[in-house]
Formats: sequence, structure tokens, C-alpha cells
Amino acid sequence: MTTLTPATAADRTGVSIDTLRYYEREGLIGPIRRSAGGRRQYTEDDLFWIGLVTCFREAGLGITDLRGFVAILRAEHPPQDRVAFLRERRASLEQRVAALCRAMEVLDEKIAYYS
Amino acid sequence: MTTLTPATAADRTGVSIDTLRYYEREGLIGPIRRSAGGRRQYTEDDLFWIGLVTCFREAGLGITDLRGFVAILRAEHPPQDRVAFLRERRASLEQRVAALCRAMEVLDEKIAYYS
DNA sequence: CTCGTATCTGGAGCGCGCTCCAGGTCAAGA
DNA sequence: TCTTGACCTGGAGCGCGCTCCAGATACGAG
Repeated sequence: MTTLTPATAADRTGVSIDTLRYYEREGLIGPIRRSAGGRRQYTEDDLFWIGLVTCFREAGLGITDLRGFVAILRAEHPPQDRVAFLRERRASLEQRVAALCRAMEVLDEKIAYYS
Repeated sequence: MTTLTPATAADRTGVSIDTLRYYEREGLIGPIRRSAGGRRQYTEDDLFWIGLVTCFREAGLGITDLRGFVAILRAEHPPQDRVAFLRERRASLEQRVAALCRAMEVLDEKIAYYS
């Protein structure tokens, strides 16, 4: 199975090497497999997971939130706990969208005023 | 004209006194009128403006962004500049919404999977 | 084998957005 | 008048999310 160097993984994901190591330290990804000499070897699965993390980071979730997310998806929580957790997260994202929409309404109002 | 103490303004806006002073230092609000003794006297207009700032902060805009917003709305920029600026801001908010939607789609997928 | 580059680790540093603190001032009630 | 509490200022401190650094190690090219 082909693996990727940190540089390649960083390039493919758009996340810096330092940040990849930081995410790993924080338990958001990995632990990434190592070569005999200790160098990280990223797999395509790792990249996919990094993509998920990035997606949530871009949506504004904090590191702690993501740690919870990772824990839920990995650990042996009963399915209903997972669903409840995921719905909670979804609701908080909806609230963020609502806040954004309020701000956009204000902007639209100002735009209309100056147009 | 009736004015409000810092405590009341904080209470009415949901923004802490420290943060109100911080916003004022950063030029996001005010400058707030002072009493003879130097105490701040907030007006209803001030509260309205604080509400705007809060709205944008909740939408995730940074202090620097808001300073730009304030500058545009206050200063003598030509209307077309203002409109261009406001449209730019709106576009970046739309991108945030898009990022949130992507994250929500991932969540929905997981929710469906565990349901 | 040697060189040069990539990577490793632990820890320090940084920008943001507050938040808190010390030490002093103002003002309303007893 | 005296007390008490809200408020003032300047500046330090803090949590987050990286980002950078030093010094050591791995490893592919020549």
C-alpha cells in the first residue's frame, strides 16, 4: 500500500505540516503510522479523515468540539448517543447559519440604502 | 435626553463592560459621551450601534473587519465604494454559510448512517 | 560514505478577542 | 461628612489555534 510523506499530505490536504502534527497531538487525526525511522506515513484514509476535520474547522468548530466528534465516531458509544451528539452539533451549526443570515440581512439593508 | 450607565448598557446589549470599553478603544463604537466626572453615558443610538457590532461579531467577523465596516459607514467614501465593500463582505459571509452547509451535510450523512 | 534535504521532538512565540487586576476617582445614600 | 459601590485607566493575563525554532535524526542521490 502506497503511503505519503508529510510534505505530500500537507500539499494534498492544504493543511500545513505543523498543523498536521498539531492535529495529531490533539487527537483529531491518526495516530499516523510511522516508518522504521520514525517518519510519518499518511494513507489515503488519513487524508480523507483530515478532509473531514478540515471541513469542520472551516465551519468554525473548535478543536475541543472536534475531539468530541472524533471520540463519538471512533469509540463504542451506543448508536443513539452518537445520533444525539451529531444532532446537537447540527443544531449549533444551524444557529451559526442563522447568525450569518442576520448579518447578511443587515448588509443587504445597507446595500439597498447606498444603491 | 436620558442616558445609560455602563452597567445598564452592558445589561441591555449582553456585552460586558470590559468588552464595551475594548470595542470603544478599538474604534468599533463611540466615542461614548462622558459626564463631567468622566463616566460614560450611553445613548439609545449607541446601543443600536453596539447591536450592529454584536450582530457582525456573532457572524464571525473579526475586529479588523468591523473597523473597516465602521470606517466605510462613517467616512466620506463615495457610495459606490461603500456598496462594493458591503458586497464583498456579503460574499464572504455567503462563503461561510457554504462551509457550514458542507459540514452539515457531513453530519446528516453520519446521522443517517447511525439511525 | 557523504552530503543535503526532509523530518523528528519539545517547547517557545504569536495574534486575536477578550478578561481581569491594581490603584485611584466619582457620586449617591445614611 | 462618611461610606460604599460603580466606574475610570493602563496594562497584564489568558485560551485558542496555530506557527516557528533549535537541535537531533533519517534517508535518497551521487
